[in-house]
Amino acid sequence: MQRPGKSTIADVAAAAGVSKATVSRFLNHRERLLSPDIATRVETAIAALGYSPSPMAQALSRGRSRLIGLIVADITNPYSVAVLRGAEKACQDAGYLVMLFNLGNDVDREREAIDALAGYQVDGFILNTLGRGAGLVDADALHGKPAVLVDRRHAGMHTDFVSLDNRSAMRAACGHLVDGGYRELLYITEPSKGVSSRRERTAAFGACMTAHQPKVAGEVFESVGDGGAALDEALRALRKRAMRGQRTTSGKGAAVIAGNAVVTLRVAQAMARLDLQFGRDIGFVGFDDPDWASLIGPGLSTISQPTDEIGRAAANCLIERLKGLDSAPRQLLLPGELVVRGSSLRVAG
Amino acid sequence: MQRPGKSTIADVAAAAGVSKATVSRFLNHRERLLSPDIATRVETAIAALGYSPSPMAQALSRGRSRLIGLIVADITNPYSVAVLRGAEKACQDAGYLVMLFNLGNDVDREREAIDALAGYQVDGFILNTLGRGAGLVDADALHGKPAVLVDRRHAGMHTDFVSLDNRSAMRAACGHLVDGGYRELLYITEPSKGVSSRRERTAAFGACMTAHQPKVAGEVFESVGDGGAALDEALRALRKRAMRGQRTTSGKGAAVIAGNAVVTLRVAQAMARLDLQFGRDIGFVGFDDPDWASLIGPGLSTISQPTDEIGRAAANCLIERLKGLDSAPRQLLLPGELVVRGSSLRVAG
DNA sequence: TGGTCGCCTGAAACCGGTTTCATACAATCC
DNA sequence: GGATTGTATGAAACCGGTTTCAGGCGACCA
Repeated sequence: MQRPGKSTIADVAAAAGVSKATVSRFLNHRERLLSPDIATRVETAIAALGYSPSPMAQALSRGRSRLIGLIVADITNPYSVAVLRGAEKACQDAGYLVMLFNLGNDVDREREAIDALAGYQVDGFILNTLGRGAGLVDADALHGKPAVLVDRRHAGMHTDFVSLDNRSAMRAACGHLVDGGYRELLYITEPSKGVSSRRERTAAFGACMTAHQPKVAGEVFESVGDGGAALDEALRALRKRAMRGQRTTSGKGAAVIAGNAVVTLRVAQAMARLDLQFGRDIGFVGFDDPDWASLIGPGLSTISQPTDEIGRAAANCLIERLKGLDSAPRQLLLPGELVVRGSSLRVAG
Repeated sequence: MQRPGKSTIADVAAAAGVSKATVSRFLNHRERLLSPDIATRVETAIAALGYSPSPMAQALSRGRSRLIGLIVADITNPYSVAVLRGAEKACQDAGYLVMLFNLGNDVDREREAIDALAGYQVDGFILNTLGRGAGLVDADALHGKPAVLVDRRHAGMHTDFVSLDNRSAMRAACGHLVDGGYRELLYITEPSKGVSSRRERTAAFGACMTAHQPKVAGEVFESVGDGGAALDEALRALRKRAMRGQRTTSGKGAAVIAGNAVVTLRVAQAMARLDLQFGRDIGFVGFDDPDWASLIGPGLSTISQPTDEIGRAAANCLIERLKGLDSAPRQLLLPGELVVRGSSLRVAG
């Protein structure tokens, strides 16, 4: 038994005393079109040589590769990894292999990434990218191959799109906090410039605040990477607003909603710096449910995203397209789950 | 200007009025062997058509692909991701693309992964796998391609190997705790069966304990996924041992060393269940430095691994081999860094 | 000025498959 | 029994490149 990949279709053909075409037919159309005698001979030869066809050569001649290109804005983002994992699983189940390209948050490499993957004849793309900057991808940069967008839409690309249902999730978060008696809410997000999911969450937050007016007041803070000084200030201001005219520790009840896990981390650091405690001093709900959320203070309440399903759904969308589905672009908005922990249970008030 | 990948070398040849061979020569040997006149014509044609060669076709005819296969035991492990990131960066710098295969902790898929990647003509492998189970990889499963092992050695594979210097790191952890007055140490690890890095750390812990005898007592606990009951019991027993014949809260000073970030998480959960506090009740140092380490209790002391450099070093090792380096297998042990936080600063004693 | 030598270029084979086209042979029809 | 249909197979072209091989042409030498 040789190592796989060593022997070629020509070897098999020679061993079986047939032509390459016959071997190819045996592999592709399996039983049809072959006399039993020949089929057995080919089968035997294949087994004897431990032959398996070269995906590269197949890709070259067929024009498709059973390869799916997955482009990720930042592989260090646990969200991306979780989605990647789901997508990969679905791809493998369907017999596809995933080629990963990580942009490392470098906006300008988006086009480069697509070209590189297209060069390897990937059959389609799963994109979780920034969607802005010099490398902005327009529909026809994709070399005519189908694509699915995850979490972030691109202006001017009408392809399938899979993401968390941001509106409902934000409503759940706000509703939970308001029900808990919190009246001064602060939504903290990374700069939403150009990132659709951030814009949507911010907009949804605004809508919720409008709905709860005038009982509840809301504010938005775009966190910046300045070491946290601005964030500290924002939190202090939040408390001050909440205390106005109140006597209890938490006043009208101040609470923060964090736009993703990175923000959650920054907020937790700021809280530690300011010597404030979650739940007691400031209520908290964060998007994303990292595994350490239960360990911070009294436990952080979160909106858990169905990342695995998002990835799986994205992959399946794409695979359906590869099978020829030609409907209008679809949108899959998957529901998040509110995980209640100590940080949003109001102690005083 | 066409979309890249659309036009072929034949198109360029026709446009420039030369043969395919000439175009190929222009691309590969660049300036040499070509008359200036022809070179300009080819260059112009390439620019005009927006031509770029198909990596697939190149891989097929050359036998090498500028593709590196990266196999990871479990992509949800942040350590793997961090290494992956470093490796990917180095590969991209050297003009290689990374094809990722995630085993999802399924031991038996290791062989499958290698065959799949080999089918796409990857030039070499970076392996961070389990190294056991049915898919156990022996040297010649690699189809003669070079490989680098990361973090985990495989018995019977003598290839380059890159990892944390586990012995020194463990010495640093133990030394730090002993200096801090801790006398009862418990090393908690995931089952070390078959995973070399875990075995090495356990062995190093044993050696440290021997070195500090009889002043310090050490114990090893292999954490199991039973929901934490056994772990809770182990921590209780640790405290009891430390209290024996002492009056202070922490007795002789009990401390835990966690073998990796997963264990750190489990220990933190157990501490919360038992209502114990890091630093005050039990000292703590953990391998791996997740970004939430500073947020748990008084901050968790850790051994930070140079994951980025490990990945980069692994990739560079491999790339050197691809360039023809043919020395004996090398070992790169990179130093960890002890990050001291509140969990290992003894309050009482 | 004729014979080497060397440089540049094109034709063709090759990488490992798929697919079209043509053919040989058996079976069916008139 | 000869023409027609159908089926099973092989030869060859093709996918998009690289590389070998051979030849054309100018320069150098005698």
